Amino acid sequence: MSHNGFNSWQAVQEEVLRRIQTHIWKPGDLIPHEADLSKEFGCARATVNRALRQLAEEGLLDRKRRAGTRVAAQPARKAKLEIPILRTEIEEGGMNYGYALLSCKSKAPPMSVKQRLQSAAGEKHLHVVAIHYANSQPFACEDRWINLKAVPRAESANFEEVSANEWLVNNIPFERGAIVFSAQSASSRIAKRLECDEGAALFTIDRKTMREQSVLTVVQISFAPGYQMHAVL
Amino acid sequence: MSHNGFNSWQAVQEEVLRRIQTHIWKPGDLIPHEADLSKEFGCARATVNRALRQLAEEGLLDRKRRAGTRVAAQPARKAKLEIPILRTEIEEGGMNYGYALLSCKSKAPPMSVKQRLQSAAGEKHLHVVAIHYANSQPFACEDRWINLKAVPRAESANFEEVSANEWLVNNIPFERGAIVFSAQSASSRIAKRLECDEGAALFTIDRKTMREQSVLTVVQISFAPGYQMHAVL
DNA sequence: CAGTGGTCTAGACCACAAG
DNA sequence: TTGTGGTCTAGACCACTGG
Repeated sequence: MSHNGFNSWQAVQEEVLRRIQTHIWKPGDLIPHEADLSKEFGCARATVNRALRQLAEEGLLDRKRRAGTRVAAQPARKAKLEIPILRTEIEEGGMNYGYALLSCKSKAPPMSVKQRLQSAAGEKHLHVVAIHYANSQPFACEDRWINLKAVPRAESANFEEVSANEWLVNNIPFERGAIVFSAQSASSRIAKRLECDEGAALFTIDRKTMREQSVLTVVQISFAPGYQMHAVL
Repeated sequence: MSHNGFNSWQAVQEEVLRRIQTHIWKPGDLIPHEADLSKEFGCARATVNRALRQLAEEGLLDRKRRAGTRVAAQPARKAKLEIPILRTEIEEGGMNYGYALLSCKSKAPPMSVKQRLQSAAGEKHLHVVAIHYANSQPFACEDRWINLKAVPRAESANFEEVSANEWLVNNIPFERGAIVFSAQSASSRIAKRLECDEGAALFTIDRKTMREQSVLTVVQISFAPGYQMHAVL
C-alpha cells in the first residue's frame, strides 16, 4: 500500500479530490486520519496536512480537532476576485486610460455616509469625485470620502494628477475592508457624469477601508453600462 | 537577535506585515532571504516560508526562485467571495424560502448559449427556468441550460421539488468554473417573473461550470432589485 | 553555474473539543 | 481524558532562473 507515488502534496490532493468526486468519500463522510493517509500514501503527515488544509480552505473539507476531517456536505463555492486599480484594469484591457477630477473639497459628509464613516458630529472629511476614462469614454465614476483624521497626508495630496484610488493604494498600507456589489439605476447626476441614459443599470462597488477601529475611506464606484466583473472558482 | 518570540508563522507574518506597512520595506524592495529571516526571528525556515507564502498568495509579496522576494509594487486587492446556494442564502437571512419551477424542457439551445455550451449542432440540452422566493417575494430568477451528455442523470431529476441550483451542487462533484457579474436592465419577461418594473437595474450572475473539457451547465441568475453581494478583503 | 524559493521528512509537542 | 488536527524543527534535496 505504500510507495504509491503520492509523494507530493499536489498528488495527494488530486487523489483526495478524486475520491470525493467519485463518491468513494461522500458528502458528510468522515475520512481517514492524517496519520493513516500518510501511511497509505507513503509520505509524511505534513504532506497530507498541506493537501487537506488547502482543500479545507477551499471549502471542500471540514476539519476539526479531535472530530476529524469530513467531506463538506454543501461545499460553499468560493470565488477569488482580484480588485485592480482602475488604471491597471483599463490598461490591461489594451485601452488608453484617462482621468478627470471633478471635485475635491473638505466638508462635512451627509448623514448617510457619516454613518458609514463612523464620524462624529462636525468632523470634516475630504470628498473626492472623479471620472476614469477608457479610450476617452467614461468607464467609471468614483465618489469617495476620506477620513482626514485617519489619513492626514491626504489633505496635501494632489488628486489632479493621481486618482485617489491609486494614491490610497500606494500610500495607505492595507488593512481590512468590506465590499458590497450591487446594481443601481443611474441617477441623473451620475448619468451625466458617465454620459449614459438616466436609469441605466450600473454595476456598482461600495467599499469601506479600515485600519484598527477607524474608517479610512468609503468609496462608491459606478461603472458605465455594460461593465462586467470576472471571477474564477 | 535570536529568540525574539517570532516562533509562530502568524507572528512572523505580522512582523513582516508591520515592516511593509511602516515602509521599512517599501514597495518593490527586495527583502532578506528566508534563511536570513529565520535566523533573525529565531525560527525554522519552514516557519518563515509559511508566513511569506501566504502573503504572496494574498498578493502582498512577489516571490521568484533565484530572484528572491519583493514587496509587491501594486498589491492587487484580492477579495474572497462565497457563492452560497440560493436557499441557504435566503434562510440564513432569516427569511422563508420558496421555489417555483416555471419550465423544464429538453431542446436545442439558441445560438448565444450554444456557443457558451460549446455544443455541437442539433444537440439537445435541458432548459430549466425557476424562481426563488424569500418570504413569498421573488428573490431571484434562475435560467439554466444543462448539458445532458455531460450530466445524463439530470434528465431523470425532478426539478419541481429541488432546484437545479441545489441538485447540481449535491450531485456534481467539484468542478471548475467561471463567473461573470454585471448589472442588467430587466427585460419585460424577467420583470414579469421578478414582479418588478421593466428596466429596473438587476444584479446578475452568469456562471459556466465545467469538468475537464466539457461544459456541464451555464446559468444566468437575475436578482430582484436591491440585491447586494458582500465580500471581505 | 549557483542562489533562491519550494517541498519533503521524521519526529515532536501543543491546542482543542468530543466523550 | 484522549484522539485529532495544527504547527514547529532541523535537515535535506529539488526546481527554477538569473547572471
